Amino acid sequence: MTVLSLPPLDLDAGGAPEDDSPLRSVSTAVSVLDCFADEAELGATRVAARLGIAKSTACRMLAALATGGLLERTGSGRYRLGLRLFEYGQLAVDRLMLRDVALPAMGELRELVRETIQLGVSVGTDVLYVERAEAAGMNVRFRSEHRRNPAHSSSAGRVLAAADPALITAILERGLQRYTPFTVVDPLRYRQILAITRDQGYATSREEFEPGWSSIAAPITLTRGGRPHPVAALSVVGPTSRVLGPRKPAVVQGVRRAAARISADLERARG
Amino acid sequence: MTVLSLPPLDLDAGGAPEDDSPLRSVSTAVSVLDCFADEAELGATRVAARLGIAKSTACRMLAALATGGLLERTGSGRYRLGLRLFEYGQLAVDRLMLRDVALPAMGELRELVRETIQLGVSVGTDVLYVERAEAAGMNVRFRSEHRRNPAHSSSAGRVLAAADPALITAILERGLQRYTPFTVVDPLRYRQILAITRDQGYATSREEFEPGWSSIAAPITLTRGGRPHPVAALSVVGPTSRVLGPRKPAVVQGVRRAAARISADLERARG
DNA sequence: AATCGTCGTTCCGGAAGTCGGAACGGCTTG
DNA sequence: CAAGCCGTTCCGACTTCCGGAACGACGATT
Repeated sequence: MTVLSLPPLDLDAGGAPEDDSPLRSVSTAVSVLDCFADEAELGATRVAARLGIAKSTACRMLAALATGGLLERTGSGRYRLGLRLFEYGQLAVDRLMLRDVALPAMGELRELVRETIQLGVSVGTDVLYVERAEAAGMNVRFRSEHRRNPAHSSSAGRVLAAADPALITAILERGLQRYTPFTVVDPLRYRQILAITRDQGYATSREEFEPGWSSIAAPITLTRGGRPHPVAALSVVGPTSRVLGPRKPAVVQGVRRAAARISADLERARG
Repeated sequence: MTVLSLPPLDLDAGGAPEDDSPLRSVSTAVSVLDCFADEAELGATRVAARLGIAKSTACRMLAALATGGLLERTGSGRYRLGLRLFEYGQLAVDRLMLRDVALPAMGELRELVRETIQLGVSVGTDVLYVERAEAAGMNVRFRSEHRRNPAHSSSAGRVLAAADPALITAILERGLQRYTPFTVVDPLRYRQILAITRDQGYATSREEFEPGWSSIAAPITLTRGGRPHPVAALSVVGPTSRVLGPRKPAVVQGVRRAAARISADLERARG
């Protein structure tokens, strides 16, 4: 239920459209798209107000994006995200050749531990979950607000960051925001946790993002340049007592084996 | 395996960038994105060649789209679709409030008929499948090349077009392309089939898109302005003998009931 | 039922962004 | 070692785009 400020915007107290590259109109067009991350339907006036641009400009942007299929018109002159974005998004994930390979192992792991299994990749300083196998009984599709996590507070983010110094510095530069009383916000302690993660080959998160919920993650690696490099994270998430209690060793073993199997399959698929 | 020319491009023998709206740079940026529908990785040179623009322009476009997160850089200076598109795409589908509502009924229908169940929506003159419940045993995620169908050759496209005169004319204007010897390509026959669809409340397609595979679809409707209006299609697809053979009445009944249940749930969810 | 307010759209001139060609540096290839 | 290819950058001329104001339409309010 917590709403995060996820897009990496360097907003300066008002929402002015930032320009850090040429192609100003393209940049603003992307900013227009970003507006639809928060609200489902928007008109020219609200977009113009949010971006601090002229209403006519916003109108043109919306029309251009709509003719391109990235937006769609909703009867009453407003706009919403277009289904072409769904196609592009599916293509983007398909081409990772990750989801298809991971799905069988995720299903088996779910049967083994009877908890929800997540497949996450690194996007900026966040973890984006591209697939999820819900624990039996929770038949709801995972919601938009739970599709992305800040990397520092999740076990998946830790296995992804552990082997990526650049990502660690980016995470620390962004700051370790506190979400629960258990969130690790001390940089030294965070680095220490990452070192432990490197050593033991898996990571945990004890109610650091959402009270009552904990997770264990293992890295999915791909050998690049002789060394295994993590490209994704497989995580088991559930109530703390169920994943970090007596069953923890079994869960750890299950995640690590599943991640190792996916890594091997991925290596073969991309061979 | 058949590759279709699906994007609604009015290409004029060469691939020149079409401009039908202001915001030329935004239009070309969208065209740049379109290039990635075919190829997974592209560089500035190939994009420039495909769109008939200067290499420098293509480079700027790629850079701008990458800073916006719509594209990502792949080590070697090339680009690929960015995962932000996945987020936007998921949002676009989530906001239809369709997938979550339909998923339980789709699972039950799959258990009932033991075939693959598809949930499709209308996009231009195509049907885009936003969810699929694979028949047991076929545990593969549905592939990109099967995520979109021309509307005239699929049962889902027929239940969507049956109540939409504008869509019918659009489909006919585009032309009824033949994919198999069974594809209906005669406009009069096509209109007749749509009339039958309207009457009986479901549609069939007998190997009209892929040899050996047939489907039965029923409309998911939403009451707008007093009249039920189809917003999606639920279809069962499988080998012809299994869906159009002796089991056809059972399949028809199953699809119609499931679609009706989804329609009711949808009505309640959007109320 | 009429009026006011709001919203999306269009038009126009000034001005800024953008396009295309050529040159540069890095990389792979022969 | 050299040559070709590719992505990137620079620059001038030009085309396009931005912003303000007006228009038409829809909806709500009184």
